[in-house]
Amino acid sequence: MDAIGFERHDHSSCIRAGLDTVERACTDRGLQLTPVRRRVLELLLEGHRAMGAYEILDILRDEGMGSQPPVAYRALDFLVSHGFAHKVERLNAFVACMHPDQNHTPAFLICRACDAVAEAHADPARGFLGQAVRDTGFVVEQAVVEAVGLCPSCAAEAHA
Amino acid sequence: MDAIGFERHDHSSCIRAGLDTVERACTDRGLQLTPVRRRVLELLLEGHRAMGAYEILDILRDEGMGSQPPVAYRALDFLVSHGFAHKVERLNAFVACMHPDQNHTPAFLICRACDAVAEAHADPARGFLGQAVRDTGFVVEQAVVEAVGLCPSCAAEAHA
DNA sequence: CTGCATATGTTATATTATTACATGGAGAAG
DNA sequence: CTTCTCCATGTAATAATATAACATATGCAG
Repeated sequence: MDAIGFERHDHSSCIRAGLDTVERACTDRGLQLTPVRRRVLELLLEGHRAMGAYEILDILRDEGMGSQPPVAYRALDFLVSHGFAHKVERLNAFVACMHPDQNHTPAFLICRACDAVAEAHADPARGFLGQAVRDTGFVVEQAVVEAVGLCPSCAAEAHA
Repeated sequence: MDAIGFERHDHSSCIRAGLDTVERACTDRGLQLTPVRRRVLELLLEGHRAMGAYEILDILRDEGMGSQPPVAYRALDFLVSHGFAHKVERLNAFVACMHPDQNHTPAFLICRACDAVAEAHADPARGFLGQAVRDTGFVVEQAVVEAVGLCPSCAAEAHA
């Protein structure tokens, strides 16, 4: 388990790495990473935060890449459905996935003060859902954890 | 940990029990369980599933209890903010809480075939978020787990 | 009675998301 | 080379979800 999002890091290299990983995954799986899809992913990686569909659409429009909601939603659906991005339901917003090449149950840490979002991941096999779920007979296909609280820097300020 | 939602049970008694519990909690905490709030809770308990705000509003309107969105949203906000109901973000819908008197991290099991929702709960103390989260220094105030899959009866059908 | 806090009623609007249908391009089948 | 089909895109219209802002009650404390 690891978490990326709050600690400092070389941002431009993480954007490149993210794009590279997804490009490779698309080639491997025969998926088309079209210009719009690629640009949307890049925006999410650059933003390094949860972005709304309309926020993305505004940028696409400015860049002449389409101006109607479905353009953004379709690109986002593509990214989400192939695991290259996630939707943070709590915020109705989207984030690039930080480990697009592994199967995982994302856990989002959402700062209620600054809206930063970090992605950790929980291992379903380690039973974070517990015995009770298995007892119900429910077949879990996909799960997300969304936690709201304070990121380290906002928590520090709150103490001040 | 337990889960309520898929197994058969005495429905009318669970509605009564839910209302009773919340009534007591309101008395204890000096909260007003007004007619609208009470009726909305009752609808959620009766429905025993995730219901949309506008679905609830339609019923309230038919019953002459207010016809504009804020009426429903305010009642739902009251219930959610005091832990008597939860919002299932994935569905933009609300469910009555099955254990309104305990602090808990709800885990929703959402059937993608029939939309039934069961509420289990995960124990944050048992570390379902894992060490990584503690390592980030993020202060979790509240968390939910939303799992999508197949409920027992839909899973049985799928096998058939 | 006055003032305050809380809840409700109502209008309008903001935000998020989808439906439906037309257009275009790339590769396979003929 | 053409036609067909699949997939992606463009666009208009609208649906579904949610909130802002302001007016009106109602209960209770001073």
